[in-house]
Amino acid sequence: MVPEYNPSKIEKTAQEKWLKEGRFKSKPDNRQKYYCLSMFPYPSGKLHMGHVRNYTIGDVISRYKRMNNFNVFQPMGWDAFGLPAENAAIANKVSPKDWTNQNIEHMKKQLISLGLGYDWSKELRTCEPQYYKWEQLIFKKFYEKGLVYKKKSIVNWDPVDETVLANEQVIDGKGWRSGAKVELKEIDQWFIKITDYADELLSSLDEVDWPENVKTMQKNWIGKSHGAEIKYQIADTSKYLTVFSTRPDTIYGVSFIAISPNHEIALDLAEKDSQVKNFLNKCNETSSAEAYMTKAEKLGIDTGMKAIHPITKKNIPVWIGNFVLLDYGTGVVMGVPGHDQRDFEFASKYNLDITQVISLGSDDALPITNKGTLVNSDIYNDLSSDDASLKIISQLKSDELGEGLVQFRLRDWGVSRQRYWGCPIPVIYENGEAKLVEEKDLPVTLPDLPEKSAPIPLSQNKDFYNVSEEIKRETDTFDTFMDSSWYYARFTAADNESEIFDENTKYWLPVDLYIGGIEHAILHLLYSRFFHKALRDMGMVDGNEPFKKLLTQGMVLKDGAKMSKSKGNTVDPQSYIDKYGADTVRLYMMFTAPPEQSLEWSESSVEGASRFIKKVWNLVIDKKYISIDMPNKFSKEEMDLRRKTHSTLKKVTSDFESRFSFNTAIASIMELLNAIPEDFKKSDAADSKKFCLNESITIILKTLNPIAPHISEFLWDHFHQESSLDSIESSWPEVQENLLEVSEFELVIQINGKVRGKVLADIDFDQDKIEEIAKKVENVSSNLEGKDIKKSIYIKGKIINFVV
RNA sequence: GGGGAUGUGGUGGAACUGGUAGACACGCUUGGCUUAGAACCAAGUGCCGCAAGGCGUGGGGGUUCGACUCCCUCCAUCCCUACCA
Repeated sequence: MVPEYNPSKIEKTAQEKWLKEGRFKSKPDNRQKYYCLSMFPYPSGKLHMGHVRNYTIGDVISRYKRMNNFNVFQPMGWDAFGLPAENAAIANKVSPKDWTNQNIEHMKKQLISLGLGYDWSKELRTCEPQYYKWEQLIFKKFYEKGLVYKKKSIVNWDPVDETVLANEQVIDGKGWRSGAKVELKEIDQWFIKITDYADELLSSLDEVDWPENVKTMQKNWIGKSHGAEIKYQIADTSKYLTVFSTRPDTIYGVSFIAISPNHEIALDLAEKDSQVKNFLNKCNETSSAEAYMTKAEKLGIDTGMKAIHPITKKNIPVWIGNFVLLDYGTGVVMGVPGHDQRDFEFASKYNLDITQVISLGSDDALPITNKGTLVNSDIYNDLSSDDASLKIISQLKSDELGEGLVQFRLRDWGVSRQRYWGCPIPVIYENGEAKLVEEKDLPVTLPDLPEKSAPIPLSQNKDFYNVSEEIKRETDTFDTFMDSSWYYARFTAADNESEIFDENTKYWLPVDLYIGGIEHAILHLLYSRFFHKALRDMGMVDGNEPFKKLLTQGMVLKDGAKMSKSKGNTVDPQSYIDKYGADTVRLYMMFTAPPEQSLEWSESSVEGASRFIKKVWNLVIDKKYISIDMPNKFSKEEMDLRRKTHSTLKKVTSDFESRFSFNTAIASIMELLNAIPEDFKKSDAADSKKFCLNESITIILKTLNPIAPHISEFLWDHFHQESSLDSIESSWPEVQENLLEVSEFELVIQINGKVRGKVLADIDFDQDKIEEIAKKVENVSSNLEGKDIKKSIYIKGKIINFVV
């Protein structure tokens, strides 16, 4: 009687064994190191499909590397501060801390039940003082290095709840809980000068092995542009409006100046003019999210002020425009409706002049946003855009009305949050003057909440902020991106309580492979890269970049949309683990789509993965390995199987090694399994057949081990029970190249690019011989009859094409 | 609005370097096994057509002996857009 496949039993046994023997604990040794990191999760309650996919990819690669004799470090931790814990606290009257820790305990069990090989001795939680103590220290060092400052900045303000809202909490311009119209409000906040590193963040992208699309997104985000700062004098005053423009060549086409509603001048004007005031109020009824602002209808109001064009000296109107961002450039733009889409729409709406100053030579329908040749530009006519820009900048410079300038789109990083569940910013105010908390007084610990209390912001917690009559604490907490910007480095010394980093940090960094969702392609990765560079400059880590190679996995979709609670289209992985076992879920995840692509969840495909696992089980479970000497001769059938076995191994190895293409690797293992003839599996099969079968079983189990580690290790041990072979993960098998050579191939015969026939041909035949046998093929000869062959193209070992 | 992707059978996907489009799987159809079902096994399955044959990789155009692959253009969907993580 063949024992039935019982995944829950063999998986649990294997997982307990791995934990007990500490199989995934890593320490430096003389092998080549491989630090494989998957983005740590926010502990939202239970694992979702995106986590399962992400962590399976990381584990498959880690196990593969381990079989290839790498010293692998694969840690896991928790991005434990954040908004959802506060929401849960309000909804369920549990403290954010308890809620978070309970979630972590549950999710950790789930990770273990998926068979993920983490070094749990380095686990970390960002909400614990032993983690954020070091974050506060880093902030202090940033401050001492001049990378930290305070300035006013705009937030979403809910006037009913009297709280700051995240962009996510603003729905259609209204607060999600109160439903009140959200207002923009300026408050004092801490900023980190990431822009000091803008140039290096851009240039050192060349040093990393990252997907081109991610590099492009980062480049565009940083947005280095060459342009000019141009000063427009305000008529009848001695004041100037300074604009930044990337297109000084279009300066003769300026027909208005637009300033941000939050610009000083606009605010001053509102004091005197009620119409302007009303307009500004209207502009402030919006979300601060860029996507929201720029999609909103373009609105403007004429201030009545005039600005003097720096070259033509004509008066041009000054408007306030809701599309002008205060934080980008100078908060003032010059409107060139002929050559900018947005300005064109604005000018059309408010009947402002539209002048063409750039020509492409033909089809001059405005707006023309490309560069071209100047027209209507006085002495600059007929120059190219680039030449004209240089000359115009030099004229402005000699008139002291402007200069050439490099501008970045990247803005400094606002790290203040007015929330409870975050890392306290380690600052005290002594008689109003900000000072960083002394190192010996760190950490500044987040106070616990009273039993069953809703989150109380630190600004309402007198015991916390009131140190003495003169000394008050900062009550903002850090953006949670701070927490996740350096955890990759802390993992290497996570159990070291006396130092932030140690000699292990030097050994393990940089991360050799970082795996995570494509949605983090810009912000998280940019902040981490900045942190690494700043830490490097303080002598705390080595190297310029934290993540050598990056693998961005696609989203897990259901019905074409990202799985999310808010959309109500989530699928709980746990039920599938319970029903089919972790190996099946892992196999399904790897088989259904290549890692970079989005994965559309399909209920029924899981069945297929399960079926394959059972087939492997049924193949091996009733057999025991018997040592057989290699036979002198093999039959054709035996040779075919050996060739298939080794070509599969070659395919799987290259799929793992060069392109992380697990779906095709699995497909070829399935092919191999299907290719084993029935009579090879019989207990009374000839020794030569058993030899070939041994070889196939070995390759199937070994190549499957990174993907489905429980069943393959179980079957391996079971198969070798009576022999004394090494453990399954001791090595990755080697391809026997000599078995792959073939003397014959199937020649495809085309006429004018259409397939007309196929015939077996010798690989060594020359083109004449190939043509000769190709013309003899029935369907080919009939199709060639009465036609002139103009040309024939032969691609060796593949195809011949007759052009008639 | 800006930036980045994706688009191939009924479905997920394969075709890696311009060389047989649809590997591998799901689903479906037929048959076997079974009292019946599940499971399992075997065969078939891009579309139109009785067939010969023709058509076919989001739409349109181009380069090439040959295009899913390269170029131009249009369309649709998804992700990010600085306070979700």
